[in-house]
Amino acid sequence: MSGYKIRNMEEFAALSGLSRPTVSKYFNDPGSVRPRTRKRIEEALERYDFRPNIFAMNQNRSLTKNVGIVVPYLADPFFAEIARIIERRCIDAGFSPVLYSSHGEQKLEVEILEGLTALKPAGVFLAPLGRLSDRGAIERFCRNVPTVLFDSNIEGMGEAFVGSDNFSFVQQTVEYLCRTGSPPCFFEMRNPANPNANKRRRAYIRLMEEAGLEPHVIKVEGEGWGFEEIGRRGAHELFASGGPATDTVLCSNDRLAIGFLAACYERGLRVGRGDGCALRVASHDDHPFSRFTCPSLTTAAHEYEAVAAKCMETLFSLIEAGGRFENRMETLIPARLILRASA
Amino acid sequence: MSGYKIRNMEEFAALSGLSRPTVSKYFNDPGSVRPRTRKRIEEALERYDFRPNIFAMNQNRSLTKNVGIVVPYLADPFFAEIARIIERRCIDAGFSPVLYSSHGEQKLEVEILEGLTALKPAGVFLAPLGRLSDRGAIERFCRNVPTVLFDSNIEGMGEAFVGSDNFSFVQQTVEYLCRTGSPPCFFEMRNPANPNANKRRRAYIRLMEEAGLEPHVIKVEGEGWGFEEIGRRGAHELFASGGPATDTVLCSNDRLAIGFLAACYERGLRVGRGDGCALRVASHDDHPFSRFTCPSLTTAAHEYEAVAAKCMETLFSLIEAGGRFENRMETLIPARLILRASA
DNA sequence: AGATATTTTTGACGCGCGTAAAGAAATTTC
DNA sequence: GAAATTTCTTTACGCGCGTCAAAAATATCT
Repeated sequence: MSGYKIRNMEEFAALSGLSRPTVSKYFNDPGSVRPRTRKRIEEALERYDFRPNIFAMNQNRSLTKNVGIVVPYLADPFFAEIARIIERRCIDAGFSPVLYSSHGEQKLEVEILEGLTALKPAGVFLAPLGRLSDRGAIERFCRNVPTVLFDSNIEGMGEAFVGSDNFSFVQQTVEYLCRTGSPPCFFEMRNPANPNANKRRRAYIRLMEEAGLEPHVIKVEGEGWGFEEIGRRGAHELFASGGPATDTVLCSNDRLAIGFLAACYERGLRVGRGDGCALRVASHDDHPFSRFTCPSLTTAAHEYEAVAAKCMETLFSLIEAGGRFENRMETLIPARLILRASA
Repeated sequence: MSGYKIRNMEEFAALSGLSRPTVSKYFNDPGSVRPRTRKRIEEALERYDFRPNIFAMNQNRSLTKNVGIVVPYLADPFFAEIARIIERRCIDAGFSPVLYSSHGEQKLEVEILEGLTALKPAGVFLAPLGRLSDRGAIERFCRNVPTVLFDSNIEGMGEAFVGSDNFSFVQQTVEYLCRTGSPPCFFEMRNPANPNANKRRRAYIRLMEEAGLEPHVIKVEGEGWGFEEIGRRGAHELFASGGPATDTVLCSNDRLAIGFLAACYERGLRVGRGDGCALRVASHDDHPFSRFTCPSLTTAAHEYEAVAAKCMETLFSLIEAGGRFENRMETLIPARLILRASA
């Protein structure tokens, strides 16, 4: 590679022995020029290492190759994981993904969406905060930018939603727990920000009632994103005031369960399904760390890859369709039960 | 806010009763126009909701307000956490942070740096892959973009490095462990990608020798970013072949320790410092989950906020200095020992 | 009030590229 | 080998804003 620095496409075109419009055409779609021309450009590219100016490119295009990925809280490994997979797939598909975290704050989510609009993205994957989201701001955003919601559904927002089928999650854990021992209580936060939590509680209650069993919902106090600590404290309070109604606890999500297990350990309560175990604990999400809890956590797993694949597929067809679907598309992906030691 | 959509700054300036250059001046520095003029612009801003076109703005500026944050693996909660704090501070300082994860791959790290160059960022925070990094590519990048390395130091690269003082980390854990029980073995990966691991091993050996004790380094096999699983498997192999030389194990980092603790639990080995405990385990990093392990993990903590603050401060002075320091600046921040139940 | 300093306006050019039209050149077709 | 087709070149304009110089307007000071 020559050390010479090229200033612009004009200069690069001259060095390739071609005209600028032809080179411009190549960069927009390498397949749109004659093979021999393409080869000449790519040879020059090897020699001179030129890249068209992104800002100038995007300025004159109504649509860019940018794709936004917005999650509510990136320090939550669940979102880090799903974002990682989606990001990877965007890159492989030739897009420029830009990753944002709302850090759990409404104001930041709104600002991110506003800033994202200015990037004229081809599309956006948005996992909204949920209860804390500014519905007006999200609606406004979705009108301007082709958006696929994921993880948390907000009725009517965006052209599509891809997420997990919460009913399937709870159905599998409840069915398994009832079949192999006493029916579970349900352990959750009192005011969950994430709408999935509500769906899971309702699924639990419905499934218990359908089985002729009495549902027990344990609600613990706590705000914010420190779920493990909320679960830990809640568990201690629960045990201090007599403990759960049965010896089986189903947590709304793995992060609460991680805290719950920590509290059990601190109290010397052995968790698991064998002899000498005081109680069973199961949960939902298959958090990346749930196989390293003590004991390892029985949980209903998200199909991370399947969710990511469906997200991509949905956004592509949305872009093809010009940014609008006739009917809002909802895809719910069922869970996969993972049996480990805790239940 | 009026529903009318403004096309460009020209139009917005006209609606504010001002000229475009004045408005342009305002957007570059709101304090550079007369207070009354500023008020007029901001009132118009309330009414019409105009934002200058990012692409056009950046095209004509030699330097943007973009700041890149590159971490080796965002699904690692340690990096998610440090990235979160840095990102937050960038936003508060009026910059536009863009977050990238190398996903543990050299090729991706190089591509990110190349793409980042095109964004003409005011500066970049780079936590390199370490051993897997393409040194040539990073060097080239650092020549073009004011870069502050963090977490992993690579000698001579970038204008500055901000990280944790590995010697201080190990010093504190070793001192504590030796003072309160038998001296520790050191548990680590055989081929760590991250240079901090090597510094920690050397610190351990040196500290043990200085104390007249024999160092024992246990090296476990494993590649990639699944540290917990590597630690878990390594621990099982260790116990299967006779166990550690002493009843105290110091892990190179918390993620290995999380796996180690999982293995101990699976083997029915009680960890902690009380009676009836088979061994003590300590570690380094204060991983966000280390307080929820069973037992909770005694560890040397990064001063996350201090590291982030120093990163910001360093980059600011680097930008002020025109992107070059006379001498490469290295800041090492000492650890804070956190005593929990595991040792 | 007049002189001086500061701020704003006017007008103009440039950034690097997208894109369109018309003609030239190369390629394919019969 | 000529006609039809495809591809490329030339020329030119536009995108939205940064930035500069000179002139005009406004504010500050004595």
